[in-house]
Amino acid sequence: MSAAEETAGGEIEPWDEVTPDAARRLLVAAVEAFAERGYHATTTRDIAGRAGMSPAALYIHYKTKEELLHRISRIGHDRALDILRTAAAGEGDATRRLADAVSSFVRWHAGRRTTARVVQYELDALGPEARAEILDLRRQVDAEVRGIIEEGAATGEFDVPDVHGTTLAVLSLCIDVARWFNVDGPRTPEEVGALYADLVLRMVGAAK
Amino acid sequence: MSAAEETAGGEIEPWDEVTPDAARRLLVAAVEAFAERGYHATTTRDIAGRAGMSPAALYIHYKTKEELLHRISRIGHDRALDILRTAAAGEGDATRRLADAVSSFVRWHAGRRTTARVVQYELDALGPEARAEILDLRRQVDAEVRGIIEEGAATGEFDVPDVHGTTLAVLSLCIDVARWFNVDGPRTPEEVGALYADLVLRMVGAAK
DNA sequence: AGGCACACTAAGCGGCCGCTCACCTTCGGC
DNA sequence: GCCGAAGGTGAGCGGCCGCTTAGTGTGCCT
Repeated sequence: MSAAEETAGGEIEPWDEVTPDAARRLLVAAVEAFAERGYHATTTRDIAGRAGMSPAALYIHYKTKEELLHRISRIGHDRALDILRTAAAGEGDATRRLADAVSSFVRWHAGRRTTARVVQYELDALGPEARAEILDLRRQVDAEVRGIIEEGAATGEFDVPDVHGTTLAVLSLCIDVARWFNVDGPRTPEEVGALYADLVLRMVGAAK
Repeated sequence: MSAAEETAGGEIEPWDEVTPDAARRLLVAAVEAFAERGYHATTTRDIAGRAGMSPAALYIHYKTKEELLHRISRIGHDRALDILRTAAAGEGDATRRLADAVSSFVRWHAGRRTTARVVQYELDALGPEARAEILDLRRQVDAEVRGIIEEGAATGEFDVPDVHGTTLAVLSLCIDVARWFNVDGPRTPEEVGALYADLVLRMVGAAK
């Protein structure tokens, strides 16, 4: 298994852009620890221990604990943005592309809940510069979804009185999946994605 | 102002069930600190300092820092449940009562964002017994919303293929308001409440 | 074989953490 | 006027925190 890691939650995490191997192991360990206990409650000794290394080893690959969070957050936001861009640039009308965007975005938040939780809920733990960088990515995420909704409203496919507010609500709905989704629960990521795509189409007044 | 406190965020917080006065001041300080920085990143010295007291004063009124969080979480959940029960037991058909429930629940999460943030996002910091107690309250919250949706589906007012999933989504949408709502932003809690009530009625397929 | 860059560890430093304790004030009841 | 209860403080304890440093093992280049 060279390009993927099986984590405790049973998710497949492709962190292959992180090298060398020890740096990736530390980063995967940090994702799990941050997701379980939160950034501030996680100690560098815990991260190193999960990666099977001594506490000092962390500082060979990362300057600080915050840099670890920054790298995780950056990679996660890049991935989330990539998912939305792929759906937004796909084939079909606005209805089809909005449904694709929501279902794939939700599948990521549910299937990779561990990563998504860190990415979406630990933003405040970053310093000012890192936070500003991530907030810029979030604005791009917002713009992708808003673009599809605006287009559907323009063509008459959708009935949306408040484009900005509806965009906010759609993203909020998807992101919050990372908070409540339970891997051992009754629903698969695919089922939640399909349900949410249907609910969002209702929200924008798309014809069934 | 004996029954309400004006906090830094400009919100009115009625913590009058907490006595004596010093205990209430400490609790309000803890709510602000937990909301801003998170439970684990908040120190007891910070809480006491905000309340204008020495660090040791906290332990006259609360056994531990966790007891403070427990009290906040309990009071907040009681209030949230009260809001939903009032709306669910109100007059009108299911459409009217669901709109009331969503708009008042959202107004609380937006207008009392500081409290709601702590209540909704710091659950994991509680110990097993306290968490179990809070989870029981959350099940009651879920039951109230599900009850309205089930009734609307039974009378034919709503078109809801998946009652449990839709309930989950409606609550998720409302709760996440506490994460993104900005007091200095362009929308008032009332506006968000009205927007969300409309979006939720669309989600359940209620006639306009 | 020698040298040296690299990855890693054991030990520990300074500092802040949650929390405690000995002591001090204020105040109502008799 | 005395007392005990209640509410407060300053100092500090034991411990864990993020992070550093000195030293060790390993493998590649010459």
